[in-house]
Amino acid sequence: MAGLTIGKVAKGAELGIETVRFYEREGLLEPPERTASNYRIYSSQAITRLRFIKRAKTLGFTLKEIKELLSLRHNPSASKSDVKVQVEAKIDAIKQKISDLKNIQNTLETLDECCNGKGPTDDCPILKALEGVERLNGESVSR
Amino acid sequence: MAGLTIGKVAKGAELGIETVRFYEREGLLEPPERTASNYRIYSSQAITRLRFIKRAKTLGFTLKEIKELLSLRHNPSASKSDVKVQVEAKIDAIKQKISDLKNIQNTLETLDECCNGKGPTDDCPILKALEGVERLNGESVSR
DNA sequence: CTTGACCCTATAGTTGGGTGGAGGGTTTAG
DNA sequence: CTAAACCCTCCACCCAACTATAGGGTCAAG
Repeated sequence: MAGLTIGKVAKGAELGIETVRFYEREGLLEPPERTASNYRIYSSQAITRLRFIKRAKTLGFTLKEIKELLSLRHNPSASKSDVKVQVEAKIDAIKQKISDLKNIQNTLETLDECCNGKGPTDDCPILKALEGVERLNGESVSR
Repeated sequence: MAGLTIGKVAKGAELGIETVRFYEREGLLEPPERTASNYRIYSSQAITRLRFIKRAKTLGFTLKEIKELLSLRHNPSASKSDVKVQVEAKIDAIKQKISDLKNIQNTLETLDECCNGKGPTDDCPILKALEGVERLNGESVSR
């Protein structure tokens, strides 16, 4: 039997079998070929795609957004310029995320340098800064 | 009446009033002072904190994780080195997120340069690359 | 001194993203 | 040829994170 069964792809992407079928129902994963006995048969590409989905999820994208990212290709009714607009919007959203993450990272690093391992946390004045993180960045109007 | 009512903080943080009360119940926001008539009264710090929560959520942190981030301060029973360990773990998680986002960004930018606004999407060979994004990075074993 | 815009608690309902089981067929190692 | 380990569909259920509703009190403008 050539190709991968659903159990193999699920294991390869570190997801549950049910989750893989769920993503198929939700349109995130193309319905694969079936064997004569109705088993799903995948190529290794499917694992790639599932891992992408998994990673994008930890980055704060919803399944709907991930679906949009993935469907930037094979949309015959869209022109290249439509895609371009969408891609650029996604890039902007990602840049904003990176910038937000960097701000949090900077604050945590300051915190880390300040607290060099002795005494109770109360002593560290930088800890308070955590709550003021957003003053450091450009508060853009994202969703 | 000095201080902000819940309606003001909610508006200031672009959240619903119910969400603010929900965060209080969940321990993400300190229970504020109350007026004689039992109204919650906040300082502007509360808006700061709520905006931090909101932003962290779009970056893929769960409320539980955000609670941990916020409680890295004022935890009298923890020593500085405990906090240091936690802070460094958070920094690592954030670095991973940034790296993942940059990979996706790079792919999208390649895509964007390739498709310069004419013809159907099928013509663009780079579009296929989207599915192969994770081959570009170091596939670390994150959650 | 009322009326409309607030606020309170308590609790139920919703949405997104899965997870698990029933009931049944298939494949493969021994 | 059979038993373990898969696979299938359908459907009910779960958790996180809200969101709304009922039922009632408060406050300030006119």
